[in-house]
Amino acid sequence: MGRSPCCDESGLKKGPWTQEEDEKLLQYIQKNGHGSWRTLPRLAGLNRCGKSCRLRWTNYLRPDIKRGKFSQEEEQTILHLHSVLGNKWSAIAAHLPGRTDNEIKNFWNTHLKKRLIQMGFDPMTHRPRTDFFAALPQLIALAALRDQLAAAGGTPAASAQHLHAGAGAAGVDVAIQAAKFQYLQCLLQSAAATTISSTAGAAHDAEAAAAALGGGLCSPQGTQDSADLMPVSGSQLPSCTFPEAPVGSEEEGDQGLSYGGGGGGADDVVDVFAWHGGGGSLPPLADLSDAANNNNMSADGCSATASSSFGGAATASSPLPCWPEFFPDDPFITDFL
DNA sequence: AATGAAGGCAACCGCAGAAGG
DNA sequence: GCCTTCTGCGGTTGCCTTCAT
Repeated sequence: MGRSPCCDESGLKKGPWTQEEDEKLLQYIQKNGHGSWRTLPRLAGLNRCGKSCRLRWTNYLRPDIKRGKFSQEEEQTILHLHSVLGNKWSAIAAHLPGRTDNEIKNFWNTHLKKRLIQMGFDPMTHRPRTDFFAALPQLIALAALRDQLAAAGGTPAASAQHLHAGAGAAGVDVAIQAAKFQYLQCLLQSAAATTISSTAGAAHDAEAAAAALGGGLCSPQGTQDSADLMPVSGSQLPSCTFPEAPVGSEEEGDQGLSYGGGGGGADDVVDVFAWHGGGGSLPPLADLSDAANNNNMSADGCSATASSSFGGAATASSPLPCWPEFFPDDPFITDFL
């Protein structure tokens, strides 16, 4: 136990590595292997502590390190593994050949974590944030929306009936609008319910959860490690994923989230998330229009089934958490908001 | 063009577990 | 079983670059 004293020694250089130091370390390790990190600096002629050398080697000089932006698959893998393992960066890195735990950690903190927060998810639990103030903007927007629609068309049912009065192609459009309206009603109700729901799941034990998991983790399509990923049962952790957009791409900021990822086409309104086993009460927004056209929607408009692009994994019984902010570019949402 | 803010990343710090004496 | 040393990990910091004003 106890801290290594190596870094307490005075006179050892700190800070950024020079090219000369890199070459010394690289040459020594290539010739002799790192052996004992503690003795390595002296043997290699470096005025650094062993810890610093190890870090430099593992995070930068190692020949198998992959540089550059994270791919879509890597991003998805990180998300999924983080939902299971939590901040076990080394464990996550083990599933991403060529990536270091430090790199993944930085990527998480600077990109994925922020995006999850922006989307209303708790980055630690991967669940929709349940604190009231986090959900307040959604509640306000939805409440305003409800009032606006109520003022314009009376009750949702009346609005729907009124809208259904049309005939032919126009009637179909109206039916879709009615279905959408009902869906938003459902959103509002769910939002209110969510804010007062328990936060008991917020502090789950990642290791215990991982051990207990037995179902199918929503893994990225084609990810070579997907078979190794810890599975998530339907009753355990939900995990969310981002749409298939280039990570850190220039378009990212402008386009925000894209929809119908995985080649789902324009009709796949939400392939944005694969929500496995969450306890939410909302249906996915996906295929709402189809559902309306096919009369598959239940009376409350919240029973439509989902279509997911995640390896074809059925999510019919896996309600998605749907918030308007998840779909900023969706015409359906922008039409209303 | 200058300046401040924000983002991104490399590196450090300190804790905890494993290993060995 | 206890103590010391070593290694690995996760959190945090600080510097550099980019962007916005």
